[in-house]
Amino acid sequence: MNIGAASKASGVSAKMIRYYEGIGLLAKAARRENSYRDFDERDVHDLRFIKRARTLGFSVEEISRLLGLWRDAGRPSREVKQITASHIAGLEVRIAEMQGMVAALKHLAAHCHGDDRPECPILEDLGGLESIPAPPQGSRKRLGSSRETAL
Amino acid sequence: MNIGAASKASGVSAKMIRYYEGIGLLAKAARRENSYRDFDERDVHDLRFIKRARTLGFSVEEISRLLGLWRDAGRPSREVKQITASHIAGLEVRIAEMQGMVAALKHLAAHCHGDDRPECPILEDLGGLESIPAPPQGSRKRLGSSRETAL
DNA sequence: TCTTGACCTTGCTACGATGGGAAGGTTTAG
DNA sequence: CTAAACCTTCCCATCGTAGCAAGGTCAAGA
Repeated sequence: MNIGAASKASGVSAKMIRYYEGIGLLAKAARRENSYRDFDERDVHDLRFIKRARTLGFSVEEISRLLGLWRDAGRPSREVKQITASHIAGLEVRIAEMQGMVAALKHLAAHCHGDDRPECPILEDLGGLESIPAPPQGSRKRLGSSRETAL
Repeated sequence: MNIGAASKASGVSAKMIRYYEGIGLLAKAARRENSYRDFDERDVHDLRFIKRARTLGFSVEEISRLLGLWRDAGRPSREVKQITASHIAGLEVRIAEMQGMVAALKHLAAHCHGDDRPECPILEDLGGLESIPAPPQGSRKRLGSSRETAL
């Protein structure tokens, strides 16, 4: 089985197959006299395993451990579950961070006209809020363009 | 103002200040006879702008456009809002992807004992489900360890 | 004054996972 | 016999961040 066939069979690009072999995630493939790599069903299985795990967001490092556990018929499921749990936790942290970003951005965008006018709370936020809360003379707290014209 | 002082004032590491200057996001800082960089308030402002925008997940490329708009007093807020909107959309896509991962992982983990026993639906999923739905002899559909012992 | 430590400078390296491309060998089909 | 479609290795780029090394500079204390 050529690398191209293995790629098609697993959904992993030939490029990545070589990469995974290079970093030791995948066993070194057999070679023919061509020096072409020769994959068997076992290799394809591992590639599919990797593919699926990547789809679920596991890092290569985590996949390496999971593959090791997979190959160990007697392993305790504890370790697998633990790896999965910390992976879930990491994902949830990142999700929360991004949700925080989205909330902040939506809040800012909700007050931005998005038309020809130059006032924009988004830029005011990015530009630093420290001078906004103390408007020198005007009465409006936000939406002022005094700082923009100052540049 | 030294790079160290500018770093403290903005929260951006000296390393990243040099990087931002190098890629043209930040204007080239003035130099003293030392060849030390010399930052003024305007530089610090830009650094804080960058810092805040990075915190909100904007890419350097987006920040470059936002900074340009910020400096243009008469810009229409439309463009800022549009950049923000597509950034939000990108974040939401990634959030949805990760939420999908979390859901799938939680589902798998919920059925994994996580103890000394080797059965583990997580590994079964990663190992490829195609052979599971057709169990050769047993009556249970999942949790079988026949495939593990086959390796 | 000399030394020491805290700065600053540039330049190179690495990360993680992926893709692109060059330059060259092989196989297969026409 | 030739052209296309493979394969091989090796190098480079991404993106944002951090580390280290080798060297220049400055400030403070003995």
